[in-house]
Amino acid sequence: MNYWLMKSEPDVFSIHDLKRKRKTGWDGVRNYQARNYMRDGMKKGDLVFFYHSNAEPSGIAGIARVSKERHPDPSQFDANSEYHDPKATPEKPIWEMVEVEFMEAFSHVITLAELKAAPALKNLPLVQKGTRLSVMPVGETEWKEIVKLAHGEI
DNA sequence: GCCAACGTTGGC
DNA sequence: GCCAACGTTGGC
Repeated sequence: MNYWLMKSEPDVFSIHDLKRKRKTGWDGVRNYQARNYMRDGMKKGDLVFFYHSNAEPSGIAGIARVSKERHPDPSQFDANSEYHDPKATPEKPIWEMVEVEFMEAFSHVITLAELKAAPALKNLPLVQKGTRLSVMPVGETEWKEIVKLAHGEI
């Protein structure tokens, strides 16, 4: 099993929205590297940190789980969607996504400052300079460390 | 709202 | 294939 982190602006869709909705298709990703992680890397059952970006505070807010593997992102075909891609057709889709289901909302957000301050997390892609991906991998070691932080065990 | 750091686009 | 211009992300 692999571990991941996905970013969402909580004003648009937060961990609490996911809790209410139970599951959601992760549509709207329009970056090739992030798409490739969803298309080629993410398998059913993989666990995902739900990261709140552009938030007060920004940080990891909870855990989700991949409930459906790669499939075309329907918003690319929707002329009324802000994510519409005129180059994509149902026969030749460009953008794929996964579906995730709610697992847990942390009692407090693990802030970006906390993540940056933890020596054990220095290899976490999120805290490395210049990483702006909205979907990225998390190592097993880092995953366990962050879960400990979230559950107050550190 | 600012701006640094990237990614994408398009002219050549 | 280069690279300037532009757009986007996202922390602060």
